[in-house]
Amino acid sequence: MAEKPKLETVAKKAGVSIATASQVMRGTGRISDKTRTKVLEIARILNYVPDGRAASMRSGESREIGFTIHQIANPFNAEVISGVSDLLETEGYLVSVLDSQDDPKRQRNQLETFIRGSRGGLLWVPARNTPLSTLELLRTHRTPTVSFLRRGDTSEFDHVGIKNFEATQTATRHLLALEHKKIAFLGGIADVEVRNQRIAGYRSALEEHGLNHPVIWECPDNKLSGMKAMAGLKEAHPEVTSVVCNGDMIAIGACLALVRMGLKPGKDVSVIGFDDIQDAAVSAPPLTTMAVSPYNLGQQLAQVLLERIREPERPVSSHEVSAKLVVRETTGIAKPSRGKLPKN
Amino acid sequence: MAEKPKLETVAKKAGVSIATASQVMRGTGRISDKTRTKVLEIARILNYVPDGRAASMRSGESREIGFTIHQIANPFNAEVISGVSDLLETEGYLVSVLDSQDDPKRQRNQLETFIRGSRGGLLWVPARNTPLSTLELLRTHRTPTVSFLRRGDTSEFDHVGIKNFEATQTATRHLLALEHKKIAFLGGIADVEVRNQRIAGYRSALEEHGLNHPVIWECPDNKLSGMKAMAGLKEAHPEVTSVVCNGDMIAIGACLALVRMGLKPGKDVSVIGFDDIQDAAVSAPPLTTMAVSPYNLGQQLAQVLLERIREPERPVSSHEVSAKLVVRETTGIAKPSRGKLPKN
DNA sequence: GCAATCTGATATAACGTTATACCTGATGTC
DNA sequence: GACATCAGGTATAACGTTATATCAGATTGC
Repeated sequence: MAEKPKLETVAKKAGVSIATASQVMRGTGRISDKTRTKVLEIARILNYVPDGRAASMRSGESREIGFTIHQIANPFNAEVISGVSDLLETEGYLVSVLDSQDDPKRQRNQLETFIRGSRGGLLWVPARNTPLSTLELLRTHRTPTVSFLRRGDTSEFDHVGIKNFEATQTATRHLLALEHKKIAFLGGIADVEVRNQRIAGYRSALEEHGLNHPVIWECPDNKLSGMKAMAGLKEAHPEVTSVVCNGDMIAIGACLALVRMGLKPGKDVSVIGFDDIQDAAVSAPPLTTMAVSPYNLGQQLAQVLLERIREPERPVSSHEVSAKLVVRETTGIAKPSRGKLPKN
Repeated sequence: MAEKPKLETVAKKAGVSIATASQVMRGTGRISDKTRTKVLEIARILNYVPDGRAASMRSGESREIGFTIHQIANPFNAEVISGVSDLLETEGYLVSVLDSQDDPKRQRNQLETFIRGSRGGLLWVPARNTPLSTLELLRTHRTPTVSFLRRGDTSEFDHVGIKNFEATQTATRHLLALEHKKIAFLGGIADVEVRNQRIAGYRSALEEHGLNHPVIWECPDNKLSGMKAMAGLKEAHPEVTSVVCNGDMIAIGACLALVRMGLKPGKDVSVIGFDDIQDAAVSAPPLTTMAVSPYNLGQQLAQVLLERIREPERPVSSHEVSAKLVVRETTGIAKPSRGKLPKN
């Protein structure tokens, strides 16, 4: 029935000026208790909600945060999003999440929308092959921005990420300690910096043991792709006895594929994941993985953004968290090298 | 370096009035090719992005859509979100997704933020126990709104949902046809209308066969909970030979639990899921389920919202899609009723 | 008793767009 | 050549807030 109420409606009904009503709503200025309660009462009855566009335009502030990420439908990212949202919501902010599907065009579009709406802060996982013009865009509009996981070819933003090199080095060393000689790296797509760092860590551990023939296999980050990739990898490289994966989804998929081939993960072939998503522990068999605690990572990301918002001129900061090896049941001592060939 | 550019900056640099620059940006009015290209060129160089707050305030339009959902980190919902976003993005809209975690307070907060920002449209899965005041809020602000999955105790909004009663009826009949007599319903939390409808369908099929002792077991919608719940259910009701689940995640968890108990899904105990998420087909064993194609459902949801936006006065519509039984390997003929008891 | 102070409230100019109405000079019509 | 038409462009008032300055009375100080 009623038209959408504005401050003027409230003020008129309460018999005060718009200015007074505004002060009451924001809790500023000197207002008598009597008028205050009166105005609040009216506002409540009318379901008054201030127009954030007008407020933000005038005050230059916004409590909406934008977050573009490459894939929402991914348990690791989903947990990160929870961490980010929970922390920022308790601070009175609200996070809207967009899925760029790792497409730089789409991401550009989303960032422009955020800028158009003048969000109070931006979080992003730079899409693969993000062009310089997108960085330029962000630079021009100087919204507090923190990059996550990937730096996107620049160091001008605050950053929260993972010590990728160290992590895959640790993972690979774990397999080497179990006497594996033929270790493959499975997962990720070319040109993503995270993957390159991880491959470098993997290579470096191999080289420590004089192994100079890395086997590297691409694969998108989901279970089904992991299954297919593992099947392909095992066919092309039957000698491989263990696999360092670029993510738990891939690792879980890989284990499923091994089972289908009649091979036992952790006995015939060792598999190590990355992330430690919730499913990792309840997978069959439970997955050995490099744990990074996505929820906490999200909280840290949110924290860095808050600090940037509160102190815009502080020097750029960068935080890289370590992954921790969690040994479960998919890694085990290597079989003698004349191990079985895959059979269908 | 440069300040955030506004239309005035662009206009000044191009030597035209603000009005002209605005027309060019929006492609309206009569503008010569010469000035048009000139203005566009300047805008590009300056990285000009119009301020959506100002634009939307003046024009009364917004191409941002808000979507509150009870759980982002859920494959079914994630696929729905993809469907929604893909369709709306091709129509020039942008969808920001918020996770209410099924908490009505949180959802209220999120809806208020959407209203504050005057989104062009709203999608929501009413949180469990959503109070009337929230409906009132939505009503007052008359943003085009479509409810999804749950109606939230009202029929004043357009709605897209699932034929829940029919689906679980079909699922239960499938198990009955396989000669199961002890069929349990597993999953969901009390007070959610979707679950009640599904339980009703399940009951109705049982009653067709004169079975009047339903076994109903609560459980949140994730794999780990599904595991635990299945274990508890089997302990409390060892006679149960088959389970209709309230979601695939639960069903997959239930299968894992069965395997751990030494029981074979589809042979010792039949399990039927709901949703047909991508994992259902690659689970071990592949899951029999009631398929609803979340991606398409999302697209349909988006479509209904678009129609409402374009024609605000059209009568309220309601769409309920059917779920389709997909038989894979977790359902099979019932074992003779003196089947094994669970053993640890 | 008059200035100084304080309390509670208000008028008003922004914020950056867009829609409307209007203007100017050139071209066309008969 | 007088008038209508049109192309191309501009001035200006909104949109709903908030920040700043200001105001009218009441109270205080001495």
